[in-house]
Amino acid sequence: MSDHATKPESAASTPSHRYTADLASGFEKHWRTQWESDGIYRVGNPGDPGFDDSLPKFYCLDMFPYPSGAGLHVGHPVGYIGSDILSRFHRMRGYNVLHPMGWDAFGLPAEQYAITTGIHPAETTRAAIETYRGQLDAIGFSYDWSRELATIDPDYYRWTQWIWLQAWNSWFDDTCDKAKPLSELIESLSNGQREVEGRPWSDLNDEEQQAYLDDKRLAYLSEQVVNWCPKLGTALANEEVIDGRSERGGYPVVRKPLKQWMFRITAYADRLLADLDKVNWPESTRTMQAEWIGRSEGADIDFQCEHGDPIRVFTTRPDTIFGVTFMVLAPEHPLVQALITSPSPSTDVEALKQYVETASSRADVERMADQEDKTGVALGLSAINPATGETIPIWVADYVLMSYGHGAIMAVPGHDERDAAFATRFDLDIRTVVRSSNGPAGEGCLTGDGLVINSSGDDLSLDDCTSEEAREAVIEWIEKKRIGDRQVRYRLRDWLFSRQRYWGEPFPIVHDEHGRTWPISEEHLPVELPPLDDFVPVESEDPQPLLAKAEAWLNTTAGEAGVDPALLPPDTPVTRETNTMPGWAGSCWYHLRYCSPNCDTRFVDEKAEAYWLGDGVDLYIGGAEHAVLHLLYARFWNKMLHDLGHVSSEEPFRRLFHQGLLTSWAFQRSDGSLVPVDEVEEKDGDQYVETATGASVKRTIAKMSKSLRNVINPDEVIETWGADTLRLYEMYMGPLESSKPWNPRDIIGVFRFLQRLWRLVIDEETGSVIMADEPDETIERALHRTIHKVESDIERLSFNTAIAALIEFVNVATSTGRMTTDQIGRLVRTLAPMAPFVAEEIWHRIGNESSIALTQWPEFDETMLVDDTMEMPIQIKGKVRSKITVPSDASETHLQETALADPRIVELIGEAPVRKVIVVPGKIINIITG
RNA sequence: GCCACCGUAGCUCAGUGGUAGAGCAGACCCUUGGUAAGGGUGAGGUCACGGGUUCAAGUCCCGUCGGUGGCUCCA
Repeated sequence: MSDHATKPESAASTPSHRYTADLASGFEKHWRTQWESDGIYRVGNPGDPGFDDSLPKFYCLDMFPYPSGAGLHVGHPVGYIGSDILSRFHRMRGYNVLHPMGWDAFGLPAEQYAITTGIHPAETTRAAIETYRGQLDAIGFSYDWSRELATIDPDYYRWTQWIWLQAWNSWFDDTCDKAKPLSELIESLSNGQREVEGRPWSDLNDEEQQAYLDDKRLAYLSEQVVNWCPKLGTALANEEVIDGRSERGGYPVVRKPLKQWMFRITAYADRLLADLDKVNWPESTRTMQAEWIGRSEGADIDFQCEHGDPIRVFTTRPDTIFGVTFMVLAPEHPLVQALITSPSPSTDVEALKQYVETASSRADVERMADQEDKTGVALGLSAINPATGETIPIWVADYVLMSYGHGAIMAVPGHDERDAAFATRFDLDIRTVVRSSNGPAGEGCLTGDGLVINSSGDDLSLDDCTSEEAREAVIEWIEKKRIGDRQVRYRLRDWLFSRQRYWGEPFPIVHDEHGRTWPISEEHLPVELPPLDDFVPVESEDPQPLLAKAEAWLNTTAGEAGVDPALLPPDTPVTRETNTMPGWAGSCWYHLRYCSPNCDTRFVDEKAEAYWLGDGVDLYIGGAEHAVLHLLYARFWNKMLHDLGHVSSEEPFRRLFHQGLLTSWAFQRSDGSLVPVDEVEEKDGDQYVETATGASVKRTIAKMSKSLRNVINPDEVIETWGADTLRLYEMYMGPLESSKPWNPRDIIGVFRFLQRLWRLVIDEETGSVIMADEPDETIERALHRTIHKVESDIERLSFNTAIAALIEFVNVATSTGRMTTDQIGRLVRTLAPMAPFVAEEIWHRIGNESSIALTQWPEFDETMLVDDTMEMPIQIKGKVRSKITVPSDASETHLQETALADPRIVELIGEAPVRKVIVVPGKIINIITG
C-alpha cells in the first residue's frame, strides 16, 4: 500500500524510502483527500442518526480569522495547531468533538481596498476566504468544514440582525438585574403596576409613550459626542480608540456629536464584572476586563452653590471632604452652558466662552497629550463646602470629563495629583487632611489611605479615623443631611454600535418622516446590503454613511421594507437606516451558530445549543489583543440572550487561552532604522551586514510585518519540510502562550526527529516495516512513560514538552532495538494529535485499515512508570557527593544503611559525627555531619 | 506612575523544594561524496543580583536591577 509515498528521490544517493519533504508531501496529499472524502472529522448533533449524546462533549473553538488579501503567515496557525491537537486528543479519548472554523469577513480592510481598486469587497473577501481555506487545509486541521460559516453570508447576518432586534425589543429591569422583553414593560405600564414618574401610562400621549419606551431599549438611538475618525470616515467605539487614535490604522480621532445606535452594555456592568470569577481565563485578561469595567465605590454629594441648584459630584474619597478647597466642572457641564447664556456679574464671559469652545474642538489626542499642563478658567461663582461651611471657588477645566460621574468634581489638591497640579498652576489652597498611618505627616501629595487629620466641624468630626472609617462616617452624615448618598460607578460606557461604512450588516430598521423608528419583521430578514460600486466616503461637515448613496434602496415604503402592516400601513414612505453594524457584530455570536450553521428556523437549534453550549465553550483559543473588545462584547450578547431565554449558559467561553505572538528576526542599522530581512547577509557566524552597503546591522526581534519583509508563509515551509514538520516546529518552539521568534535554522531539528522516527520503524531502503517479535523491556517501559507524559502535557497545553518526550523516546528506542507492531501502533497514536499525517501513514503501513484519528488513545500502566532499580544521589550537608543504585522499593532504613556504607561517603565523612540523615525515598539521601 | 508576567548554555526554551536538561548553533570522530545528508562523542552553567526560610532553593519569601505586556486625567 501507500505507493503514493514511494516517489523516487532526485538524489540517487538518498535511500528511496527515507522521510523527506517529497515523501511527506506525497502521503500528506493522499491523507488529506482521504480524510475529506471519508468525512472523518464531521460531527453530528443530538438527534442525528448515529450520534451518541450520552458521550461527553468537547467544544474546541478558535477565534476565527479576518481573511485578508495577504493570506496566512506562520503566526496565524499557532493557536489553531494547539486547538487541533486538543481536538484530536479528545476525539481519541471518546469525546464528541465540535471543532469548527469560519470567517470574520465584514470589516474595514476589504472596504479600504475597494476604495482604491473599485473591486467590490464581497469579491476580494470571497477570494481571500478561498486562499485561507486552502492554506489551513494544507496544515492538516481536523475542522468539521460542513459547519463552515462566514459573517457576510445573508443566512448568517439575517440572525445577527435578529439578535439586534431582540435587544431593540428589550429593556433592562434593574429590580431583578436582567433583560426582559419590552412587551412585559408595556403590560405592567398599561395595567397600572408601573408608572412613569408618578404619572399613569394612559396619561402619556402617543409621542411621550414612544419616547419613554425608546429610552428603555437595550439597543437605542442616541445623539452624542462620539469618536469620529475622518480618515476612516466612521465613528468608533471607546474600545477602538487608543491614545486618541484609531485602533486600526492609527488615524486621529476627534469628538463630534452624532446620532448613533448604542447598546446598553452598562446595564450589565456588575454582572460582567462579577462573573469573571466564574470563568477559567488568564488572570491578566480578567484583570484587563475588570479594569475596563472600572467599578468605583464612593458617594454622590451635593455642594450648595451661590446661585441656583446645588452641584452634584461623585467622589471615591468622601473621607477627604474637609480638604475640598475648590470645585471643577467639565466644559460641557450644563451650569457652564447656562452661565454663558446668562452670566453672573463676576463671570468673565469672554474667557469662559473661549475656553469652552477650545476645549470642545480639541481632539482627544491633544487633550491627553498635556496631562501635566492643566488649563482652566474660574467661573466667578462659589460653592459651599458642606463640612467646613467655607466658601470655595468653582472652576471649569477640561481635565474633568462630562462623561463620567456628573461632570463635576470636588477638588482635593492635598490628596489627588490632578487636583494638586491644577491648584499649583492656579495658586489655589491646598489642605492636608490625611496623614500616612505609619510615617510622619508627609511632604508631597499622599493619595492613598491613612489617618484623617484637620477634619473637625460643627456636626462632623473625623480626626484620627482611618480613611475607611471616615468614608463610612461621611456617607452616613450626608445621607442623614440628605445632601448625598452612597454610589457605585463604572468606567464602562455604553457601546457605540453604528458605523458609517458599507461593508457591514445593515440595521433591520426604518425611519418614518416623523423621525420614529420601525423594525423590520422577522420573516423579512435579512435586510440585505444593497449593491454599490463607489465606496469613497462622502466628504462633508456632517458625516454621511455610505449606504446613503444607494438611493433607490434608501427611500422605500414600510411594506416594501418589511415592516409589520399592523404597526405601519404598507404604503407609508420610510427611509432605511444607513449606518451599518461594526465588525464586532458577527463575532459576538458565531460560537452559537456553529452548533447548527444551517438551521433556518432559529438562530441556533435549541437541542444542539443545549448539548454543545450547556456550560459554554470548553476551550477558546485566540490572541490576547481581544481581551476587552470581542471578549467583552460576546459576553454581553451572551448574557442578553441568556436573560431572554435563548441561550443556556451565563458565560459563553468557560476556558480561554491566549497563544503567544510569533515574531521574526529583523535587522537594525546603527541609527535604529530597520532593514528588510532579504537585504541582509550573515557574516562570520554571528555578524550581519546590509547587502547593499556592507554596513554591519544588529539583529533584533520584531513582529512579522510586510514592511520589514520578515513574513514567513506557511505554504513555503510545508513545501520545504512538510506539514507535520511545520506543526511540530510551531509547537516545539516554546510554551504556547509565550511570544517567540521564528528561527528557520531550528526547523531542521524537528524534521530530523521525524526522520529518525520514520527510520526507527521503516526500512529506508525497502520501505518495509522494521519489526520485533517480542517487546523489549526497556522500550516498553519508556513507551509507558512517554504516553503518560504526553497525555498529561497535552491536557495542560504544554505541547513543547510533550514533543520533547517523544524525541527522547525515539532516541532511547533507536539506541535500544526494534519495536513490535503493537508498540509502533501505540507510539504513533501518541504522536497522532501533533503530527497526524506521518502517524496516519505509519498506522496504515503496520496494517490498520481505519483512520488513526478515530482510534483510542493508548493506555499506560502505572507500575511501568518506575524502574526496578534506580540511581539515588547522596548529599553531605546539601551537596551531592555520591550516587548509589538501589531497588526502587527499598526501605528508608535500607537506604540509610546503604548510603552510610558507600565507600566514597565513608571517606568524606571521616571522623565527623553524623548528626542526622534525611531520607526521601525515590528522591535523595542527605547526611548532616557535626 | 500602577498592575501582571519573565530573567536557566551562544540562540530558543523545559525544569513539579531533592542529581542542571532538550533542540539548534559551535567542536571533534566515523560514514557519505555535489549544494539544507546520516551516526557518534566531548565541550559549553555564578540558574540576573543581594538577603531570608529550609536538612536541602533554579524552584518558596523579601528587596534591587533588567526586559515584556497591559492600564493611565475615570474623580
